[in-house]
Amino acid sequence: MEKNFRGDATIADVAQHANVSISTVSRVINGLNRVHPQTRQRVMEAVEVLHYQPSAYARGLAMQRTRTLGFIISSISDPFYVEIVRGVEEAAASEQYNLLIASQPFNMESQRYLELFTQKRVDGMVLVGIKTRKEVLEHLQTRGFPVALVQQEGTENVATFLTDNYGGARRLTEHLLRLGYRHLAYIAGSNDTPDNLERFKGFRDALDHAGLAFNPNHFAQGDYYRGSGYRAMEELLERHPLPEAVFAANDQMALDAILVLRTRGIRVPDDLAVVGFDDIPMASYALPPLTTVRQPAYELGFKAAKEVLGALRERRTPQRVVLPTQLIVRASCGDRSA
Amino acid sequence: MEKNFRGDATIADVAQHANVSISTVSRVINGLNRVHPQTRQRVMEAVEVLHYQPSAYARGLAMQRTRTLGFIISSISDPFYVEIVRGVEEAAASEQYNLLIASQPFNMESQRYLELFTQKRVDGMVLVGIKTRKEVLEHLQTRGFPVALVQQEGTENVATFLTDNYGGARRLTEHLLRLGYRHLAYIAGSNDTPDNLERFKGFRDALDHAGLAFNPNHFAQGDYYRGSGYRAMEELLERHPLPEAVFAANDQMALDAILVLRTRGIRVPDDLAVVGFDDIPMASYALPPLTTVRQPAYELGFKAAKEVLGALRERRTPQRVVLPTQLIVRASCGDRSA
DNA sequence: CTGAAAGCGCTTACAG
DNA sequence: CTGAAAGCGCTTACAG
Repeated sequence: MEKNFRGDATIADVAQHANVSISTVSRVINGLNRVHPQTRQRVMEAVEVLHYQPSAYARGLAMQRTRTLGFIISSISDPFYVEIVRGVEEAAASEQYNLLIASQPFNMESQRYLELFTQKRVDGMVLVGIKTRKEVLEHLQTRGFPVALVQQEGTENVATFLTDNYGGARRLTEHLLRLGYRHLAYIAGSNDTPDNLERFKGFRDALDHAGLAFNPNHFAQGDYYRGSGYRAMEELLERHPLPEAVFAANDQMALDAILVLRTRGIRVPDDLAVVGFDDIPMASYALPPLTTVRQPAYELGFKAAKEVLGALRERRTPQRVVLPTQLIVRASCGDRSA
Repeated sequence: MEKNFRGDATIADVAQHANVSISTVSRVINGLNRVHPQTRQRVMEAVEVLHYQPSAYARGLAMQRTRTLGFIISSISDPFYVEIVRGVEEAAASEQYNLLIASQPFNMESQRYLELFTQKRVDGMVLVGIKTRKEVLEHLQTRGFPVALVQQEGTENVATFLTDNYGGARRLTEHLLRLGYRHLAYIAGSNDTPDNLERFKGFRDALDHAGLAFNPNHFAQGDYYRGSGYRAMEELLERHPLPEAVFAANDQMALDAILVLRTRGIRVPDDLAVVGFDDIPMASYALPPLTTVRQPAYELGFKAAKEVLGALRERRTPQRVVLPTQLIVRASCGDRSA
C-alpha cells in the first residue's frame, strides 16, 4: 500500500484498497451523488482500516475554501475576551465552520499572525483588539476575504462591532452622581484601543453636564491589566482631598482598587465607592460585589462571526454595529444619599 | 492580470508581471539559490504591487509540511493555562514555527478540533488536558505526527509532560501539619484529568504518615471552576466539627473559599486557614495572599513544544517528564503553633 | 542564473 | 453508478 512520506494514507491508498477510483472515494467521503451501497461499504472499510483522513490542504486547494474561520485576539488571558471567543465559536459551529485561533502577543510589531490567516489558511476572520493598518484591511476586503473587527475601529469598508462605551460610562457616572457622590476619580486603561477614551469621555460629559469640575489630581493611568489598578489606586490615595468614588476603566483594575482599599482598612463603599466596566465573571464574586457596566461580549463575537460567514455567501455592504451596554448595580457603589 | 476566483494574486500573476517563470518567483520568495539581482528586484516589485501572499495550502501540499504547530486546550479561560500557552508560543517562535490554537469546548464528545489538526493542517501538536483515545494517539505517533501531552496521561509511546502533583500536595499538607493544624478539609477538583486524584493522594498520605485520620465529612466536591469552590466551602461550613484548614485542589476554588469565609465574618487564617494549588496570578493578590503550590506552567508548555519540534527533526523515544513544583508560603495558612 | 515539467492530494465537470 | 483527466498554487529536481 502506497503511503506518502509521513506515512499517512492518501485518497489513492483508499481507492486502491477498495478497488475503485479516487473519484469514487471522494464521492463517498463527501456524501455527494449516488454511489452503489456495496461500493460505499468497501470504501468506508478502507477508510477505517487505513485511518484515512483527507488532507485539509489538498482539499482547500482544490475547493478554494477551507470552511474555517480565523480568529485573532490580542490577549488570550483577558476574562472579558473569553465570552467573545464563545460567541465566535458558536456562530462558526452553527454553519459547520471550524475555528482557528491565534493570539497576537502584546505589542507585537509584526503582522505575523495576521499573515498566517491571510495566506489562505482560512476563509475569513474576526479580529479583536488588533492594531491593523487600514490599507491592509481595505485590500483584504477587495480581495474577497471578509473581515470583521471587534472592539476596534477600522475603515468604512470593513464590518465593525463595538459596544456603547460612551453611553455605558456616562450612565454609570450619572448613577454615581444620583447616589450623591461629587468627587469622582478615574483610573484609565491603555489607549491601544479607543474604548478607554470613549469611557473617559462619557465619564467627563456626565460630570460636565451636572456642572461638576473634574479634579486632574483624581486621574491615574493604568493599562487594564491586573496590577496596574493596584498601583493606580495607591497613587490616588496619596492625593488630597481623597475622591469619594473611583471609576476604573475596567473590572480587573476595579478589583485591584478594592483590594488596595481593603488591605488598608478603608471600607468599600462606605469610605470610598468603586465601580468598574465589563462585568467579568469575577465582578459578582468580589467583596463587595462590583457595580459595573455589562458589555454583550458573547453577542459581539457571535454577530461578528455571522457577518463574516454571511459575506462569504453574498456580497454585503459592511456595517458598523454598536451594541448597547447595561448598567449592573451591585454593592460596591453604595448609596451616599441614603 | 490573471487572478484566481477570490481575487488574490497567485505566483503565476507575479511571474507574468515580472516577466519571469514561476520557478524564479519561488526562488526569490524563499531566498534560495542565486537569482540575478535585477531579476530579484523585478519580482519583489511585482509581489509588492500585487499584494502577493503565497498560499499556505499550496505550499504545504508541495512541501509536505506547514511550519505550524497545533495547540489544543480544553479551557481557554483558565488562568493557569495562559502561562502554558506562552511557553508553547515562545518555543514555536524560537524555531520560526507558527502556532494555531483550537479550544475544545468543555465536555465536547467529538474529536472535531483534534481532527482539524490531524488533517495535515499542522506538523505536530501539543494537547493540554484533552481526553484522547489511546489508539488515536498511538496511530498519530506511528504515522509520524508528533504529539506531546501536557497535564494528562497518554500512552507509553507519546511524550508526556506533567508536574509533581503528588509531591506538591504532600509537601503543602506537611507544611500545614507542621504549623499545628490537625483537622484538614479537602475541596476536590474534577476527575477529568488525573491531577485531582494525585493531589488528593498526596494530601491523604501526608495525613496517614502523621498518624492522623481523615474525616470523610471534611471532603467536598468541586470542579476546579470558579463558583464550585464557593458551594463546596458553604457545604463544609455545615459540618461539625469544622475543620481548621481547607486544602482546595486549585487556587480558583481556594479564592472562592476565602470569599465565603470573609463574607461570613470568619477570619482567614485565624479562624480557618485556606491553601490552594497552581499559584495563578491572582493568588498573590488575594486577601490574605494565598499559600499555594506553584506549577511550572511556562516551562511545561515550552518543553512540550520543544519536544514536538525535536521529533519533527529526528526520531526520538517519547519521554515522560515530571517537573517539580514549589511550595509558596503566604499569609492564608497562618501559623497555628505560633 | 533561469525555465519546463512533474508532483503534492484533493475536487469536479465530462464521458460513458 | 463509476472512471480518466484537468486543475487548484505551490516546490523542486532536472536541463540548459
